[in-house]
Amino acid sequence: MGHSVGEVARIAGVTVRALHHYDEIGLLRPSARTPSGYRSYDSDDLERLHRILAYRALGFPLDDVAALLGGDGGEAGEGALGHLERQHRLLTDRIAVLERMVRNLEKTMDAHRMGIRLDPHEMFEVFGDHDPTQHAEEAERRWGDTDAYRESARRSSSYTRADWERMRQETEAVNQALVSAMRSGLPADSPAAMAAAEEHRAHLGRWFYDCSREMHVGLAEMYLADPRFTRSYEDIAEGLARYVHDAIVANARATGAE
Amino acid sequence: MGHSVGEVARIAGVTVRALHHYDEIGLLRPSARTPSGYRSYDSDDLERLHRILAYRALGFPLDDVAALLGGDGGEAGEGALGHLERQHRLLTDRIAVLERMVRNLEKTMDAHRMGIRLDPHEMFEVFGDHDPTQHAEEAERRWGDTDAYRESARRSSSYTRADWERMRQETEAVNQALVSAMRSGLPADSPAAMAAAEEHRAHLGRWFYDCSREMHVGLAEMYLADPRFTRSYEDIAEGLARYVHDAIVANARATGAE
DNA sequence: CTAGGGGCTCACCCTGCGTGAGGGTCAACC
DNA sequence: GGTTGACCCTCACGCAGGGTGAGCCCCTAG
Repeated sequence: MGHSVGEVARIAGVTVRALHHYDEIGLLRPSARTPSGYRSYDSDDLERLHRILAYRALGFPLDDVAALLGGDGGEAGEGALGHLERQHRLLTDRIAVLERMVRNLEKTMDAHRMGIRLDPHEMFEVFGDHDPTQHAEEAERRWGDTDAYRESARRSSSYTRADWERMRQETEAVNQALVSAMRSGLPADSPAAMAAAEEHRAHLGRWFYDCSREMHVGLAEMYLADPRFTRSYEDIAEGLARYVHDAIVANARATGAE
Repeated sequence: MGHSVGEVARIAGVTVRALHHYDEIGLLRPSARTPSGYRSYDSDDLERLHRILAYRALGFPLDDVAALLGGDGGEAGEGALGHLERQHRLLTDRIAVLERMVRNLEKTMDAHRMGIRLDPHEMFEVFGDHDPTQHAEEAERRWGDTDAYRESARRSSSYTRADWERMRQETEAVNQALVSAMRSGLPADSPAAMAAAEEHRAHLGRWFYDCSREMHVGLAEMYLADPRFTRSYEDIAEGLARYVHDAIVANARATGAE
């Protein structure tokens, strides 16, 4: 009923060493050992391995794969279809990214054939900076396929470097307004702070996705809960993450109340 | 006229550390240093970096990128269009692979919804085993876009595991014929050896691409020249690579002569 | 003349395995 | 019952491609 490492390796097209490794890090522990210590994989293990390889092929680090699959193969997972659908989304997203790269390449080739030299900054538009992808997959992991995420991805995918630059500057301005409100000692529910929060919401609307007050509050909570968001605010000024959160909440409450 | 590391990093969307690394390994040495030792990148350097990132994004190891770009940015390269076209091919190939994965996933999902459980072996058909891609990119690097390569890629892309298995067995049979001819002490231009060589050619024709005698000889030379091919034959039996080569050549000569 | 925002060179850390070394296990054949 | 060969086991080091300091120089602005 159980397969040995070598068999599994042959079936799945991975090396024995990889299977040892997955066992070591707890990603895939064979459900049994023979009396002599040989690993013995049953068909549930094979299914889990299949998923592992699928996510791995999509470029996920093994830690994340472990998180996605849930602890030790038992129950914590989310059903086969869930995984299949997620993988499907990730794949089609990735195809879309590559297709954008192809189009960009074709544009570049045309330009080149016309003898037009590209300005060095333009060159880096899409190619190379594949961080967007990575970020997209991060986002996917956290936010699943919400409408907001999809809209944001769709919109931002067509931004050029110049757009990003303008966006960045606008972001900075928005943040500055919040910082100066905080530095001036104004409470988070002061009109100035709330105005800045509202400006923040509008900014999101302009660049990424239409952000209702409710969603805005959700986002604010994430600013406190997710260390990466928290850090990016705390790096600007200490206490800013909390302040932004409070200002957003106050603003949502005020506009909701009247 | 020159950009500093930090500037280049910002423009290209990579970290300063990565640029240091590329300098260290000789992949991208800035064309100059300031008197105080600062790296200074000119626009040729930026262009090279752009290509590096393009290939890196396609998953090439940095060593290979270096080989593709030729020594130290000078002259050895192959012109901008060449790179653009190669990247274009690689991208579209990769898209094709991903699309196959998507189709496979959809099939799996359908099967699952119908309540059909997949046999564990079937599961691993495409997903996970992304070696084919890797091999394809290897092949691409060596053989460029010959017709034979494209045909082979096109055909083999539709093979299932069962096909691969049958193919493998056939390969083994062909090899066995060659080995036993060699072991029996028959010279490489004996009828038996030549027949085995001809069988080898037919085998390629059945599974991969139509292989003329001329191409067959070219392939034979590669069996001696490329250590990976050589090894795979030498692993079967010592001297086999040479023997196969000679048999193929003899066979080509004989059929060509009469 | 001093603070800060770079830049420089070590140098160690991390992931995802590859690749032995040194040694048990198991089925088969003698 | 002994040997052989294919597998299996557990260390344990190595490698790519950087991340992340540490400790120190440089350079411009106030």
